[in-house]
Amino acid sequence: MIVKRATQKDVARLAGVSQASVSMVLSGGGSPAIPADTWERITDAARELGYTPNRFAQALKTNRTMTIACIVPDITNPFYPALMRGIQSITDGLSYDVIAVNTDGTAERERHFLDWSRQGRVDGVIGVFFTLRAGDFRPLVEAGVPVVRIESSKKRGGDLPIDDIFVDSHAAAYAVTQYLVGRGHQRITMIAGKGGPQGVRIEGYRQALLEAGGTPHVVLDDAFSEEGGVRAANTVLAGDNTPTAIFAANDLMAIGVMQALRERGLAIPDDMAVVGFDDISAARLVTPSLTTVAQFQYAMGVKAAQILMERLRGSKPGAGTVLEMPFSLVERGSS
Amino acid sequence: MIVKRATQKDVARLAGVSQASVSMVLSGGGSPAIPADTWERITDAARELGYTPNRFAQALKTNRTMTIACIVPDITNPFYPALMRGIQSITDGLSYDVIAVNTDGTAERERHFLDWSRQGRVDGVIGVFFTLRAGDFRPLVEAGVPVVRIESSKKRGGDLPIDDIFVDSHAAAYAVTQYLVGRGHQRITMIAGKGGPQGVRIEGYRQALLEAGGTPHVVLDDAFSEEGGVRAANTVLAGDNTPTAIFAANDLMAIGVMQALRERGLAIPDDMAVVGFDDISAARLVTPSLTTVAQFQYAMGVKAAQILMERLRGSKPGAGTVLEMPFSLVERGSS
DNA sequence: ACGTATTATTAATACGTATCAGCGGACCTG
DNA sequence: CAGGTCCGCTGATACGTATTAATAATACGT
Repeated sequence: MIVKRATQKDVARLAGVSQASVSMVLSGGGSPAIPADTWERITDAARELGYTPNRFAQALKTNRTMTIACIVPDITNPFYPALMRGIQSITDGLSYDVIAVNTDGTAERERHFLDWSRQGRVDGVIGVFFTLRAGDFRPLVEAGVPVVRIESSKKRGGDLPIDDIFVDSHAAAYAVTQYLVGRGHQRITMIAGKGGPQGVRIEGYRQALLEAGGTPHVVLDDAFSEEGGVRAANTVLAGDNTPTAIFAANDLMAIGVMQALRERGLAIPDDMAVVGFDDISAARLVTPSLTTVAQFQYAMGVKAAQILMERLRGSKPGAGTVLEMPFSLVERGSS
Repeated sequence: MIVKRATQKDVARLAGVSQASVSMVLSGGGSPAIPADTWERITDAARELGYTPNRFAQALKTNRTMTIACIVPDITNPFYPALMRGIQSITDGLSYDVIAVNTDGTAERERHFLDWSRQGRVDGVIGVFFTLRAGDFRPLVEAGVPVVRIESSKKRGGDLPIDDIFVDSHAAAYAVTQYLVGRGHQRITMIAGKGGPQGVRIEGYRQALLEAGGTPHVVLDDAFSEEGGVRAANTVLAGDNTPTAIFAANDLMAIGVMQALRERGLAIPDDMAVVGFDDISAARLVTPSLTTVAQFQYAMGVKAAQILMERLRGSKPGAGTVLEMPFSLVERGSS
């Protein structure tokens, strides 16, 4: 019942040539120029048998898997699917496959997939890592697997050929804070979750507020989710000297804040301005719509894939590069 | 600089045995029971060299790739990442990799990835297909690649061993319509995009409304996106005899509808009730929160992966099965 | 002590491809 | 026409693994 697939040997037999010739023609090396007629005979035979190359035999022989890994914390977070599509828009045309993998942002799973990537299953890695540092990638890079990281702040490009693409979260948070100050807010509280890019964002906020003569005040919650936002907002409101604006380190928390405010009957933005970070699709959909910082995930995916492909092609030698991507403050109804 | 990975031959040399013995021990076939001491000698050597099997050599030899494909219309649609995580929760533990692929719901790309799956790159397929019919999968199944489909209505299980998991969209749409009727709505318009499960949902709506003595009215838009929802809503509002409730075939369109209503100054749900379908995360976050139909994507992913694994293990022979999954009407502020 | 059954191990092979060295012949060149 | 060059193609080999058939070593029973 199960039909065996045609191999180069089958094609060779049908075309009356050797397997080696078939390989030459169908895998394009073509060093010894093959004359048109035999070339045609072979492609005809291949078509007739429905031949498709066995990727695993190819991989075994060439050490190229034609597969890359996309390692992200959580594909359920709307930031990452857009990144993936950007990556795939490049890889699709080059017949690379993309394996998707979730780390949940934990050190353990990040390490696990780091090792996993080293098992020779993928030719390259594009990833977002919360806990790993550049040095951790050394074994992987030394095994010949190029890595492109998506970062939230500028890392110093080390000697390793690891390419970074980053959005300057510090500058973005700085800009948000300045924007709020510019709209007359003096007391601005920041709320954030733990891990990931949150720390850098807090720093940007802190610096801007200090420069403006304000007093930074940060409330942390374990989870950078909607529920975390609700909890943090309640903490803020329970204190004395409540702020006039809340800057959340991501949109989910910001939306949680908005819910908490609404429950207490506070008007947004009149009683309290709210700003988020990420511009997830829900940010535009909530009421009032949420002022936030957009990053261009799709474009980042495209860029990351392009750089990785250059590395794989070998056309980009040398140490790692650092590419900054823009952010954009999206002003909406909540501020 | 690039370090070559250790092979079984290297391990064999270090342990003072043959490569065949190494294979026996490390790949567990173990038919000829290996005595404890040599077993240990081999595993020690493997550990010392950091040996990991070459998946491609294994795949070439065994015809098992330890990879499955997850083929969905658009990973950017929040429905699918949750499905994927469900799948991965099963595959992770069994060391299967998941390749993610987007078809955009077009016939061309669905066919493309159907062929692609037949190239021997994956052991199995879990997918959501808008245009392919059961018969289209015959070549794939005959090539020995099991398929689990996520469907939106009960398909007759054919002779092919294709397993279906479905949520009864017809019944769900029927339930939504009945619910709206029960809340006193007489004039209910449905809006929908084209393709996918939309047709079945329209049918459920139509049947329920007819039974309740109403007159079905459906507005279609090309895109089942937010923008499509805005356009469709404007069409609805431009007509005479405007409804008191709008039932959108998915949440994105429903949210578009809400935006259009808000722009015209109509109150939700007082002037117009809105109900969606899918329960994407934004449904809870919009204002008012959106009444919708939840499907249990994660659970569906888990189930799909479990069934596929049974097929791969060979422990589930015979014709395809059909598994119904529940839906749940989530009543929120918009109705 | 001798033939046999059992155990421990291995040599050999195949999976499907890419690639290199090589070979016969046609084609020049002088 | 001899010697050389190039073209068109092929045989052989290796990639790293799984597996089968075979062998060497040991145990067993009488």
